[in-house]
Amino acid sequence: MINLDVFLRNKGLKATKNRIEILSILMESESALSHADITEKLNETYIDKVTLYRTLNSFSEKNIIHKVASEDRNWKYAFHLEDLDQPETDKDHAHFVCNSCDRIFCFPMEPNLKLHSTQSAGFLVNTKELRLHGLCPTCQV
Amino acid sequence: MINLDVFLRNKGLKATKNRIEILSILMESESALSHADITEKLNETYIDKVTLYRTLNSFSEKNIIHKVASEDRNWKYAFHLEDLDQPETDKDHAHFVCNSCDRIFCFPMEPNLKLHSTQSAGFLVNTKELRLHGLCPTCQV
DNA sequence: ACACAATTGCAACTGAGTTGCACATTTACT
DNA sequence: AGTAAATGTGCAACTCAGTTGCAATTGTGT
Repeated sequence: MINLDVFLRNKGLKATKNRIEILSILMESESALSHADITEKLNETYIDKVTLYRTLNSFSEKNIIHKVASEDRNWKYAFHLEDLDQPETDKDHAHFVCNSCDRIFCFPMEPNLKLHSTQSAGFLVNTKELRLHGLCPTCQV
Repeated sequence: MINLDVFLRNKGLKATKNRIEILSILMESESALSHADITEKLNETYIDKVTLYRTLNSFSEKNIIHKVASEDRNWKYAFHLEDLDQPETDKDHAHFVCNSCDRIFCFPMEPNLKLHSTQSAGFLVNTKELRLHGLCPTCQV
């Protein structure tokens, strides 16, 4: 188990009770979580909604979590264990986006994914994201 | 040149002046357009903002255009020429998302893209979208 | 030309996410 | 441990893309 207190301080963030709580929730989740999802999981702990937004943005800016644009116009936030190894790089990701419940699940990116270099001429590619749209296990009736 | 009047009626939509104007704008654009982008290009023609939203949603439901979730929380709408050939299928797409100006450019999807079947076990994949994040030609200083 | 269904415009609303500001907490330093 | 500066927190008010309800208008098949 990683020491979240030290972890946050190494990232240049103060290790507050709120942040440790929020980070724990993100680390335990299978899928990316929305602001509302996290609020729900915080049921007993009260954290102001603005604080939660600001915390998630801080985490995202420090590359602790990923902020993913979702099809329901809500941001989804996800912690990636494998990023602990290479925290400095913007790592490529694969996301499964459920058409029914809008949940987003993260997978490590296929490493040997080759790009069509012709069409992307002139474009400077930084990160590759493979988005799979369909039905998650729960939503397949 | 395709007859937009007939095209729209074949899709089960009434061929109104508004719709033809909006569709023309979408067909002429290199990149996916937001509601605001289209409003700007409509400068002389006044179309109510709600009508524009409803038109874009109709087009999207009839698979005439694609509605893409963007990182700036605005929907982007794109017409794909190649979809005219296979209008019934949900076709796979590649999108280049500019980190600076948030514009989205569409490319045909690499056909031989193979998936990591292990991780996606239990997930029913319908459409694949390859998202490339980086800097578009205009934003590279 | 007519009638009906689909489309349009307006006003008011929704809801995720943000901003400003005063107060509280962490942390680095002595 | 004690303290000051920096950082984080909570509240209220705000922003802005997108939606809803409804009455008036327009397109289309007959």
